[in-house]
Amino acid sequence: MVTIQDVAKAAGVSPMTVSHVINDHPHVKSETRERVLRAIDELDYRVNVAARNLRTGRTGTIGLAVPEIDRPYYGQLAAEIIKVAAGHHLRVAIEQTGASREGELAALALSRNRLYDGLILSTVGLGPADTDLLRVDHPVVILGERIFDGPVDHVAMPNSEGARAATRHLVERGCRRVALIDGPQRGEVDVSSLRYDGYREALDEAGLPFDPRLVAPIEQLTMEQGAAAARRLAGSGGGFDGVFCVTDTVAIGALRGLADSGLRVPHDVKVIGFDNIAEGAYSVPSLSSIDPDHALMAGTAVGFLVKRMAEKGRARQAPREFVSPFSLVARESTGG
Amino acid sequence: MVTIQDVAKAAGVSPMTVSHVINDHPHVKSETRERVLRAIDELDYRVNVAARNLRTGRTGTIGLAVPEIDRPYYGQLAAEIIKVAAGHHLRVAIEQTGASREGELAALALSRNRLYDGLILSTVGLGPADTDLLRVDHPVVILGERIFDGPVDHVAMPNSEGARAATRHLVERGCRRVALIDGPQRGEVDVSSLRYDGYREALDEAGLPFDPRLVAPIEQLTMEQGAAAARRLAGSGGGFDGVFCVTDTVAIGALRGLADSGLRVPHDVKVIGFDNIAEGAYSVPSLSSIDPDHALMAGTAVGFLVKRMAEKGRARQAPREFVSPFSLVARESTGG
DNA sequence: TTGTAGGCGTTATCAT
DNA sequence: ATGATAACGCCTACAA
Repeated sequence: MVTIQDVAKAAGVSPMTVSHVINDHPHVKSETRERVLRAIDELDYRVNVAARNLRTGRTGTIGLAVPEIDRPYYGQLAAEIIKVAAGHHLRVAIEQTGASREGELAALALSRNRLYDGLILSTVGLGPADTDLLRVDHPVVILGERIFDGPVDHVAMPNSEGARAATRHLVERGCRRVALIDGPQRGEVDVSSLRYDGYREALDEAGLPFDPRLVAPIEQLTMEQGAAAARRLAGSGGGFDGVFCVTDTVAIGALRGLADSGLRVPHDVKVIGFDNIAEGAYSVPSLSSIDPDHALMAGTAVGFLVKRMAEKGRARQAPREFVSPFSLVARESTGG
Repeated sequence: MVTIQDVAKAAGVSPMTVSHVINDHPHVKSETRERVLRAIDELDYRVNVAARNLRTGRTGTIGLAVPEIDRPYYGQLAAEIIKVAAGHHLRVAIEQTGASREGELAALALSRNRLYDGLILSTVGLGPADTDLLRVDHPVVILGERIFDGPVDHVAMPNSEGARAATRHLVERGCRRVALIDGPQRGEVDVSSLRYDGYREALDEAGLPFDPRLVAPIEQLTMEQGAAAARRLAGSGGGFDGVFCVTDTVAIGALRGLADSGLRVPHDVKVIGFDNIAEGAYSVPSLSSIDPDHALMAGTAVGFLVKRMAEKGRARQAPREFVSPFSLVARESTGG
């Protein structure tokens, strides 16, 4: 293996000078720099990142823990975060938590191994009871739900507000029997609970009665379960003319399930999702949704993290919280 | 920061003994082990991965370079690879190459920085001309296309065979004017060229004439361009009753474009894609596709890489190639 | 502008 | 079964 020493010898300088050249330090005579660069090129020298990490105490990599990278929402989020992180000269390693509390705790533990300079954790399973576990002395940013006033920075979605807007949109389009396909509620502040709240509020505002038969709960936020839930709703005979789905992925499944049941969207039933994933613009019919501005969320999350990583010692700022704004995207599935 | 030294002191042993305990070496008296573990727990000690990497020369992380992680195909591939890699106690860091030759070369350079123990590179832009650039002395596995007899291991898709089967399927379902939405052809052996070949072969086999007006080329394999290409085909007046799309993502866009053009699938036009991404099962109509067995490909790629990583010095095996088998999944879009 | 010394935290090797 | 020693390759601090 070629080391800095070898390069130094070949270039007739000290190892330090080579280091200076590598790290673009200003005080190197350009002639010396040339000589060193030539030696680097000839020997095909590569810095040993492990050695640099050990010496500097940083790795240049941040972790991104998401439930499952193959869900469109997280893929699109990851793409954004990787792009933004690259602008800060940071690499991104992806961990899959499997949408479980255990997986999320495992991701936290990894960053404590100092494998990453910081961690962006997209939580689903952690709740207020886990506040203490987040009290780690490594930079962590929570992304996704508005969990609670935890000890760490937090980039949140406008869950209940967005859900309320989505449900109201259905009502404005003439729906009077609005169903909900909702995810697992594991606490008071997870994504499903918050969006459920927004749904309920919108019904109240519109003066529409809440009918429990119009709520179809699912265990996982997948297309498969979205389709199954839609078929259940269609088969239950409850009669409904609109559905708010807890996520777009679920909604795309629901579109499929409604088609299976012979219901036409938007003619018989109007459908709206949440997240505005790219696929929603291309489904048939195209999917109305709540757009929480992913790019802004990704940029803010990385920004928070970078700021934390720059903090020296105990000069800690108080935890920050950012709630993304949102907009409603009306497409064919609500008759738009 | 708590180091092995601190633990050693607290437990009244030498640092080496702590190391032995951490690494599960056999010759440690269980009483000693207990004492050390207790000290580790009390001090909340975490191994310093950078130091370990420097000492062992390995990082425990492999790189996965894909064009864009937010394309469903690559998201699903990444999820598989992360799962398999975890079984080998390997983490996966994801690089996005932007589907460009430069991006792919950059990913190669990173692994040469010894950031990763190995690299799985999903190529789109590299071609036969780049053979020399792949001649690196770090474990690399090429994944995706059947590029060429390069100097590295290669897990390939059955591109032309699959494309032939897809096109044949359309013919068998009664199509006589089969269109192709094809991606950018940048050489003789990229994914678009190979699938184009399969399309042509199937037409020949069926005794159908090749009509260049039925080929709609696109620059990027996105839903957007798939939709645009379908609209172009519909507007050109060439008359077609089937479309083979170079990927499922493109096909889902095409379904949208056909709907925009007032063409019904499968009644007026039948559609088939390639990749069998999860979304295809839930589109309306559901999408027929070629399924190349992602899990097998992912498992094989990681297997190849792990084997390479275990090779000592110059005892190199010859490059291996694996071409995944495939199956055809007939769904609604071809009248299934 | 360039060089010297020292150590980051861990583990391989070789003793005992 | 446990430990002493010596690196791994780099960079911070200081010196020249």
